[in-house]
Amino acid sequence: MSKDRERRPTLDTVAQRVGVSRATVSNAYNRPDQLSPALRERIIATAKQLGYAGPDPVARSLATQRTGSVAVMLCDGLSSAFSDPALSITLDALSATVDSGERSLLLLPGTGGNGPGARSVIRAHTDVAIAYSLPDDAPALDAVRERGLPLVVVDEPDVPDAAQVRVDDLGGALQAGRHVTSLGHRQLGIISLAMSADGAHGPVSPQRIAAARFRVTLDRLSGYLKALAEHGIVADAVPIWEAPGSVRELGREGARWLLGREPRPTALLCMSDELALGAIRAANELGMSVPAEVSIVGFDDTPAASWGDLTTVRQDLVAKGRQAGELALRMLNGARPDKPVTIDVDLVVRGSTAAAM
Amino acid sequence: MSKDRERRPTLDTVAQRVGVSRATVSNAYNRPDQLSPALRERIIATAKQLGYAGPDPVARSLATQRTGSVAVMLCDGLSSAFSDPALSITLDALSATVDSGERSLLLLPGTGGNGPGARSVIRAHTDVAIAYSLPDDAPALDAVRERGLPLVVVDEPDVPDAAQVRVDDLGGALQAGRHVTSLGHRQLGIISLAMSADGAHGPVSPQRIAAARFRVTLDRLSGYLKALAEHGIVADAVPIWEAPGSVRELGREGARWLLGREPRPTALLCMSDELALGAIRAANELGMSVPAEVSIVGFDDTPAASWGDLTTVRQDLVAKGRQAGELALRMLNGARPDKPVTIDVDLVVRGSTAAAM
DNA sequence: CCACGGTACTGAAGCGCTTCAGAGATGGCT
DNA sequence: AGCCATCTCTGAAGCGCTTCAGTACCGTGG
Repeated sequence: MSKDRERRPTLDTVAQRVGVSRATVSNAYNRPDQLSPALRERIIATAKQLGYAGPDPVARSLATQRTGSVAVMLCDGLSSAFSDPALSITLDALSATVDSGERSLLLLPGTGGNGPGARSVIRAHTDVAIAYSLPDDAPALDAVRERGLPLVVVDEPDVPDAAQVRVDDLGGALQAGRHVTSLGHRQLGIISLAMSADGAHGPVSPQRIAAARFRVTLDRLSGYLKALAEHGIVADAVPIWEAPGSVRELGREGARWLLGREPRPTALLCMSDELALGAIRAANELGMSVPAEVSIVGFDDTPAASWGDLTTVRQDLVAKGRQAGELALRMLNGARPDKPVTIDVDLVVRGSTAAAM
Repeated sequence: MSKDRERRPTLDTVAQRVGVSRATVSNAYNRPDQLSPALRERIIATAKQLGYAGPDPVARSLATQRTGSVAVMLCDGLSSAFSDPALSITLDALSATVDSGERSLLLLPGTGGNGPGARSVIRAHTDVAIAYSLPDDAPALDAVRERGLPLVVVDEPDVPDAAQVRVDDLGGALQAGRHVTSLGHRQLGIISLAMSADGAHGPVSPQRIAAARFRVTLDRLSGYLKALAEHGIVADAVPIWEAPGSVRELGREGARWLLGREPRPTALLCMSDELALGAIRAANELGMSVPAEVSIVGFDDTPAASWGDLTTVRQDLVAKGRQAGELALRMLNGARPDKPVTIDVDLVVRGSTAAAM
């Protein structure tokens, strides 16, 4: 009696009570077409009366061999993750896509820029994993492979056997670079995202670039430099500041350094909108007006960019999230990974850039 | 043969290969003290060689009756959720607290301000649910009860049998209100968060307040009005604009309306920092300088507030998330819900408020 | 030499569900 | 009347794991 009190009802409880087999009760929930509506109704009613909330999700998953959830592995903790609006938007689109089925998002935040630990991945109840911009030696990636989970990679790194969504970072950066050169700027500065996951910040040396582990950063950098090269500006002449995260404060810091140099740059290329907005603040604090004295370009086109009237490279974040979601669903149904999907970018010119004086 | 190829190895596979019982292999993973180190090593080695990644999480959960994850139910989709930095920070602290065990976060985003659907909750692999600021008739709450899951409520609503974390919203708003009245302001305007989950925005009528379903909103409102009442300002004389989300654009819209009224308010009390930052923008666009011509106060003290030099009410978001996490862990271990935990608030005076002219 | 307490390992009973081959019953069609 | 198709429902075999009572063995102290 006390045992019955403690224990939650199961399929069997309901089956016995109604006087049918357990299979029939299961069908009542999962295959309504397999039994008469009357019986089904009786079963549901009895279940309700017994306080049975439906088949236990875990047991059901064990039997069906699918959990109905999608794990998203992030590089960093949630806070730094979501302070980047680009991620919020992407993740939202991803969740909307994936949720429309019957699935939920399992969030596996990372630590120290290296992604989630292998342990969390090994233990995760999930059918498929999505890696969002992880460093290429993230332990989570090994764990995914070990478990034999289908994998979708967003942005980076390159993983064989994984579906990929990426953005035309090089093309976008190229457009940004050409935009400022076409405005006549010849003294440039670059505020870069992280080269490696070590949290370092400061001026970037060629060695550091050579050792870089984030494709996105490198592609954007190449794009910028390529545009500049078209006007004979050599890479060595372009000061680069590395910011270990897409956060305003870090952009501000970088801009302070760049704008304090001689010759002073007349345009700053920033690898994210948040960095760019920080840079604008720094410029203003130095008494420089944007865009009259210094032009600033961002990357991503987050809502804050339009709010801040920032010229930037728009990437379709919603499409990115949606694609990642769709790929995940497809992988989950056993599809083989196809060619990487590439999201287009285009330049959005706003009020933070103007012709060089 | 082809069957062996397809099928992933299980505990049995490893057990047979090593020539021990399944129980022993299980012990090798879960209770290393139950077998000799030598054997354990041999088992692990064989497992590795076989490509066995460790006990299947779902099966293990079925046997142990715990999933190792914590479901967080949000009011809205991820994008609007995370555009509110306050939530990001809270969630980060929550995840850090909860993750330190071996658990992960299952995110159940809502739709249309009503929280996640009952279906997602019923199907979620989770041991405990955390409701983050849901309307009191959210279907998810019923689902949680039906399943008999332990519940932690953050902010609202009041649910019997649930552990609660709340913020001293009334006290915080009171401080904000007293701050502006003590500066001599007598013409006030309020930009409110949602009263109901219907997405309505615009001036707020007394009837709408009477029908409101969000405690947080009401408490903050009461706090403001109480402070004003101390100086004889009656509620009817205070225009209120309702913004259905904590988003700058909505704050801007509200401020445009409030600042266009006669008599024009000399101070605006905003229920979130994002709203307040939008209000500052609106004031500037109307050619009014902040704080010289209009004082503006926020709520939350997000990083953007300090970036924007905004006077605001600080709530300890990290503590909030941590508390929620700890309560969840405690509930999970069978603890009975205790008295609600209340997070303190205090006023942070910055540059967006000044004495009335 | 025996009882005793460890240590190292095993057998079997679950955990709660899905699913598939089939058993009856029913009705339509020829 | 006979046959087949259809509709309902059931029995039983899993899904992969944990756990607990218990067996076998070994060294120890009396």
